[in-house]
Amino acid sequence: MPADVAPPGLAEETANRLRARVISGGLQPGQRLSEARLAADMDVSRNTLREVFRLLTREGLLTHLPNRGMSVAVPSMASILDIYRVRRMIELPALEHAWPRHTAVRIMVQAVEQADGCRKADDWKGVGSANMTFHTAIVDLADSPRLTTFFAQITAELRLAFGLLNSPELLHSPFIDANRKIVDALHNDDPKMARDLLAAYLDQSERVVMAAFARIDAKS
Amino acid sequence: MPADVAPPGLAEETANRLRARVISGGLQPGQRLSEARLAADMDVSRNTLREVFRLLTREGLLTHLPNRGMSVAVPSMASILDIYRVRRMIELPALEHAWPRHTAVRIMVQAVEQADGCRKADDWKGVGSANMTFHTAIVDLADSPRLTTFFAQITAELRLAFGLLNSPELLHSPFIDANRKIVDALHNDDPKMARDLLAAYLDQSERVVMAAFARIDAKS
DNA sequence: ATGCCGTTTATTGTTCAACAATAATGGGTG
DNA sequence: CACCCATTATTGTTGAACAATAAACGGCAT
Repeated sequence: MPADVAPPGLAEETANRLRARVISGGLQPGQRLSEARLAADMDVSRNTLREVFRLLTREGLLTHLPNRGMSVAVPSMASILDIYRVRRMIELPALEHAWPRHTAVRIMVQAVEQADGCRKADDWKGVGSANMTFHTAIVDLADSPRLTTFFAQITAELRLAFGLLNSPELLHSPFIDANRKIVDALHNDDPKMARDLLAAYLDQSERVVMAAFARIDAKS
Repeated sequence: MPADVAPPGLAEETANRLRARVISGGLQPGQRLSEARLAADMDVSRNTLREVFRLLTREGLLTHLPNRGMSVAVPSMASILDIYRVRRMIELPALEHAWPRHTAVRIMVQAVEQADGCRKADDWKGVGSANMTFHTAIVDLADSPRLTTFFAQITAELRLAFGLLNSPELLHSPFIDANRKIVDALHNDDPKMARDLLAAYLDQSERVVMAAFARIDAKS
């Protein structure tokens, strides 16, 4: 009965599949994407794949050089810096002015627990994933559809950058407790404290990512 | 010599043309867009038009009902509310933390002058346009490419909504002087004052737009 | 006349094949 | 070894074709 969800259409579905392949590292940054080959690979026509390309280009996951085809975007230090600036601008006010009994708070709690479980199982990829849903939930606190979709893009780009970094443990491990403290502050009706905790988290996370990135950049 | 700008490609160019037609009111909100007819109208193939559709759908200017085609998006009160919330979140910090000698400040000055000229010529459409470039310049103060492109979308959606409102004079006239005061505050090295002026502007503008919108909504 | 059901028609969704335009490739030549 | 030109591969764009779905139409019973 709740099947009033329209079938997504082939292009959307293919976009999801390709997006997953990109942010999971199945396709490496900078790699060129041949239309003919990729179309065959994903079992769609070249035209449909082209529509998908437009979508993912808008999301910042692919770059388009005219007459030279599409490539997976290569994150730069500037892009990481920009992404963290945007995160601060969006996440901090969303958390500070949050309604403490918002639905998204429950999702934040679940995300913390899931991250904890993944850490116990040494599943660092899962930890990173849970961390992302945690921050997505923070943005959902603002109840702004435009911010939500915008942040989804930012998240995808960030995961693409994370794909370059090969130390997920160092990347995500220290932040599970930080997230838990943020949730606790929300439950204690202290959004100002939650905001400060999140600000500290973002500073530290940005530093770690930038450091790891600098190491990579030096090698190439 | 500065011709290292790549030719935009037919799809991008067509997207610009169609976007212009939508936000200028040449196509009314809610109107269905037949692929065959519009493709002939814009002298592109149906496949190319489809790529354009994907672009503009992501921008929030078109809506897609599966198997029922594309239509021009119809702005709702909720969307207007959301847009102004996002504008506050983006524009206020950008202005408050602006570097007073940023390049974009010059553009703001030019926009104010142009708006003034258009008002003298009773060109209210031009006034609205200049107002938009003024606020786009405010966002450019933040030097964040992601915020800039995001705000461009917001701007397009807002212009679409303005298209429904038939009183551009009432809509834009009182705000030219407000913009000038904001620039003056920036030149006086008082970004805090500029921020407060902008906040007041946004409050008033939102109220006017919502009121006009409520009148329209009641009629239908 | 009116409400319902099957058929017809138009539109969308998707693919394929073709061709021009552009960029990469490779080989010969000075 | 550098340069120029022909060859080749890839992208950019179009047109036609067909299945699938939704809209429009018309007959039929009440």
